[in-house]
Amino acid sequence: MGTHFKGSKKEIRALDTYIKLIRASESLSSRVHHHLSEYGISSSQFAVLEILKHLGPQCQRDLGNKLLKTGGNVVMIIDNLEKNRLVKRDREGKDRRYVNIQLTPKGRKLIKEIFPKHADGIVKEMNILNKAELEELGRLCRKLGLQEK
Amino acid sequence: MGTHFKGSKKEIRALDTYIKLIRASESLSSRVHHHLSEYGISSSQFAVLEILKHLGPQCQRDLGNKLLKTGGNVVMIIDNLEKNRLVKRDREGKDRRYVNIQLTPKGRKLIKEIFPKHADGIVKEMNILNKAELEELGRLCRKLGLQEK
DNA sequence: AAACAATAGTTCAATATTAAACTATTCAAT
DNA sequence: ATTGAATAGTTTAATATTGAACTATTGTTT
Repeated sequence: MGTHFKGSKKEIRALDTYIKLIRASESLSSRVHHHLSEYGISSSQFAVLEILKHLGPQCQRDLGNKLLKTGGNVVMIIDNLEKNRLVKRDREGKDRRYVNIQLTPKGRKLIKEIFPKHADGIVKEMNILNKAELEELGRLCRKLGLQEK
Repeated sequence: MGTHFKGSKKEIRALDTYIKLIRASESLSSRVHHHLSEYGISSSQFAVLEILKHLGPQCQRDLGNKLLKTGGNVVMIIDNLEKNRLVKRDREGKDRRYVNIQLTPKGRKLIKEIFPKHADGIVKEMNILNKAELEELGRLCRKLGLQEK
């Protein structure tokens, strides 16, 4: 691998580690999400179902923040989930700007079925690393991810 | 944060670390690529220019392998780069199935201008971690990324 | 040489993704 | 109360992304 970048050792180390991080994340994520196609949902749709299952109904802004996705994107994802009757939009709060998104029974059933297999897949992938390694990886990732521009 | 998953400590640790890895990678990548919009190119287009600069002309299959992207996607990226005259397609080898992609002078000039700033951005982000941490992160990522399904 | 398999690239349909312009609603300030 | 700012969501245009069907070219088998 390597970066083919002509710079100081410090620069090369930073670039090299960056590439390893991005590629590990991408290939891991693609392996972990591969099984979703059997269920006819995308990984973004799965992510929404997972949030709704574990954190309860949410407005689209909150979903977007948790997914790190833009508002327009969330609209599209919810549109497609709604087409399949996996979630339901509801604009009935005091503040009528908010749209509350909640699982339908069909959506709840689906995520309940998929999630354990999904979690198993992640656990199998991650347990290539031992306890100390996982904890250290988590710490380093948090340090990198928390920076604000 | 946390996974809100009801499982054993080992499972929770695996899922928690997985999420931290994915999110660190996504937010890092989005910060690092943000400046590209000034130059009117996308991060995928940038990735192609970078490969061509550092590794020389490539066929689309090789580009796809390096980018971890599908063939159809590479076609689209090259189409858009070609529209802006940043790369050139060339089908003149012995084996006429292959299309050779190479930088135009305009493309070479652009990537030469952008790359140092891009590298600086990555170095600044990554150097929140010290030398030992970077090396350990690289090692852990390689271990995770190398698994084949 | 003809038939078939494999490979590189293209096209297509569906979904994702962003940024920017836009609508509707609520909040804040005078 | 009216005006203006802020907020939530929608729409649109452009690019990305995948998987599957497809074309063109090359390699293999008999």
